[in-house]
Amino acid sequence: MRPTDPLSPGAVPPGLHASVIDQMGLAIGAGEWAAGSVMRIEELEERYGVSRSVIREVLRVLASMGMVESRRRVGVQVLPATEWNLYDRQVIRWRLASPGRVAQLRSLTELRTAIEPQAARLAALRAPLADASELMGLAGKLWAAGQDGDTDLFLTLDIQFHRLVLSSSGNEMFGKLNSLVAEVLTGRTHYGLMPEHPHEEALQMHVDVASAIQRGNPVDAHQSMLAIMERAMTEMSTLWNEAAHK
Amino acid sequence: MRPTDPLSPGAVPPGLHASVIDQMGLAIGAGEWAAGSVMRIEELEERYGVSRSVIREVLRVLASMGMVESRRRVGVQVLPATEWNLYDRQVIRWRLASPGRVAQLRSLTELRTAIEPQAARLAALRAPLADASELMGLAGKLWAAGQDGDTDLFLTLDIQFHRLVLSSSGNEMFGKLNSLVAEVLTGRTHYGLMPEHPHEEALQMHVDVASAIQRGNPVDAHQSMLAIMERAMTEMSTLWNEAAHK
DNA sequence: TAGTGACAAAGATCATACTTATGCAACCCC
DNA sequence: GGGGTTGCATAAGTATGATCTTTGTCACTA
Repeated sequence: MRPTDPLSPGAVPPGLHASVIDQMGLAIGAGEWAAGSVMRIEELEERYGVSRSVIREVLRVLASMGMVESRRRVGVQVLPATEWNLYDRQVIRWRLASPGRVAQLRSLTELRTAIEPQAARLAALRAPLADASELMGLAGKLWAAGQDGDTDLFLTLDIQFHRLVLSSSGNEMFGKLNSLVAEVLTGRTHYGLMPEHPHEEALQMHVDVASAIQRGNPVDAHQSMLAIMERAMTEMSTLWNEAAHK
Repeated sequence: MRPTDPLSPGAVPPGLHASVIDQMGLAIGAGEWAAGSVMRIEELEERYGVSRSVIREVLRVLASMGMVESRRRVGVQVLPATEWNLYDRQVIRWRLASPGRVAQLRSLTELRTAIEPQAARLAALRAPLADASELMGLAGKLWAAGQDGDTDLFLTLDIQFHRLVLSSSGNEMFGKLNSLVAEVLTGRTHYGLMPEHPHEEALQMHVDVASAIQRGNPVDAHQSMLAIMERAMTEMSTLWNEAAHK
């Protein structure tokens, strides 16, 4: 067994950058650096124990996400959250890990409410037969996992289900939102904003979506997916209010 | 007059990076580097006449956009378009500048069809009075500019109008799409996919949206915005088919 | 008080040296 | 001869020092 890198304990997959990017993104996302505060490159080198090259490359990436901006003679300035690239997968994850999580989930779910029913509608018009069948299969397994109360499996299948609907829409922009949806579902589960046991109605709706897409019925597909979204929004609000009252 | 940098002729705003990023993004977006092809850092240094640090920082950013991936002992590999971060403003612009423009506009418009009517609906429920008034004002000016046939002004106002609707929705995810919409509208105008003279119905619909939002009528706001989107899609298809038949 | 010019701080860029992972091919054992 | 193993050359990764360029700041002048 080769000696694992002793410099990075709980390091992210590969590379020094990835690690530093993640740490900084997490810190900024959590508001540990208020918007407007400045850091100097030299500081950061020291704090993360890496060289200038690494820091600069990290900063470039964060800058391209709209999280920081560097100006000569001043330093690297943290930008307000309104500038951040909210559609970047990492930014989403960082924000879901932050205290502002709930508000974030709310707006993400609103976005899903706009997108996914449309995606389902288009899928009913355009999905290849193979996709439609797979969707039916997934809906079935999802039902089973829901009844069994197997949370992990349920999450995995749920992600797959929504991913397939999005990609079956035939629209690349919708398809690209699959990672966003996956983050949302994972976040909801991970942070306890999912009901303990999925309600039977919710399971049925997934079956309805799959079935409508297979039948090529855009109106039903749209309607059922919309119902799923509205239910998700309601569930989140409920659980969130309960938590707030405790 | 100080000597302007002779290395970058039509250089982008400030900085060497920005320039190189733009050139490379444009080239990759246009398919000049087929997916899977590899480049070596040393090559790129030479080709763009910049040092290694600059190239590396550029590559980091492109990698974070999912456009390239670098592997030791191999080089930097161009990733297939399915991996690209399609919600990044620069990626959108690069693709709109490429031959695949029309397909891109189609999927972007489909996305807008899903989002903007919802945004209008939410705006009718949540928009502050000031925003609603400004919207009415914009709709008025838009009408005037449309009647006058002042294309530039029309574009500017159109962008402002849609931006304001998105931001008035109170949803940050919708709000963040304003740059996407701006790129689409600019692209349509710039590449001749906009009718010469905006049709009166289209102008009226913008007024209808603003009016519905001001009245706080979500159903009408949704409906009118949807009509705008459907009309845009139709216009694009028509012009595009005409162009194809020539 | 406003305008102006010198100074210095900090990022931007360049150049170079050293480290590390890894594709490939030669090699060896069965 | 086939399949696994070892070595090596290569190209990216990381570190560091030097130099260039921009731009706040502040003192000085009118």
